[in-house]
Amino acid sequence: MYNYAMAVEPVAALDKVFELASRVGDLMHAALTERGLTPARAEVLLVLHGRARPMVQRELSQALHCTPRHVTALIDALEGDSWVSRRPHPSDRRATLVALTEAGAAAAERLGNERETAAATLFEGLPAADIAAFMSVADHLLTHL
Amino acid sequence: MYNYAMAVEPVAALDKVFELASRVGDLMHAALTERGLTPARAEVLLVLHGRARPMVQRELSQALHCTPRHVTALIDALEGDSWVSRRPHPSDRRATLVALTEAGAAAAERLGNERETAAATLFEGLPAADIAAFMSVADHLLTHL
DNA sequence: TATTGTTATACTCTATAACTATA
DNA sequence: TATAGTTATAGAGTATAACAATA
Repeated sequence: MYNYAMAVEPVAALDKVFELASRVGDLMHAALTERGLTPARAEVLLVLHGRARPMVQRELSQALHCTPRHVTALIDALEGDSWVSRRPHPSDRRATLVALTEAGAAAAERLGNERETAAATLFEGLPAADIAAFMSVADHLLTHL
Repeated sequence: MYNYAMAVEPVAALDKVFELASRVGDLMHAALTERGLTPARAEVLLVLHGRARPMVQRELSQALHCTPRHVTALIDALEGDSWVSRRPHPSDRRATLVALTEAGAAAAERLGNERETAAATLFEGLPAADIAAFMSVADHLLTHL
């Protein structure tokens, strides 16, 4: 018996990716707002936490794919809320070192943990083969962009 | 033989969704910029084209999930570039009817076509079963949000 | 001469609140 | 009294350009 529903519309599949990203993004945005963070600022905390060392703003602009100007604004805001601190670079007097405060490191740690448990919950109950196929399709799309 | 790589990290899978959405979004953004459009403004054109009739701004704000204030700004910009036109509602003098101009309708038509061919190209060569699994996982995630 | 971070400026997305005209 | 759209205001992301201090 033929299954006429088998042919998948590529546009619909791509739309699903956007809807997924949008809905998950909205949830994360809401969770971050509760803590006085924004997605871009949270990303700074996560990058700093991942590197596990102070970073020069120039490094941050490269890691975040944003302009030095934007880094200035992000660090201004994060410093104002005591998530990070600035201090002069010891050998290069043009540069500024940005480090997580204790509060910032704790927040980054929590954010990472919550992201993991949320993702695990979401994928719970799905057949491993389907998840593998999902990843394989995603990889195919990413490499063909 | 055991395959130690079989267990998929849910966080990695979710990250792929974001990377995918971000990369595709960047491409679309660049394509729109060339035509003097932004994603939000292009969405207005597509919605108007989909409904195939003039819409009141209030309708647009609901269809776009944005505030009436934002609709005013979007239509101001689109009208300034002659993609859409405003005219008074015939029976409700509070309301404004927004219609695509010929240029706007043509642009919406092109955007839709290009989206379809791009999506088809992207998914080309993938096993139908994998695409089906991809959709199934995406649906599972969307319903469990 | 090149690089780091800043000030200056601008555009877009987005939201809330107050207001006007109309229903 | 409620609704449609506007003005006013604001915060956030993003970008370019010019500039000062330093390398």
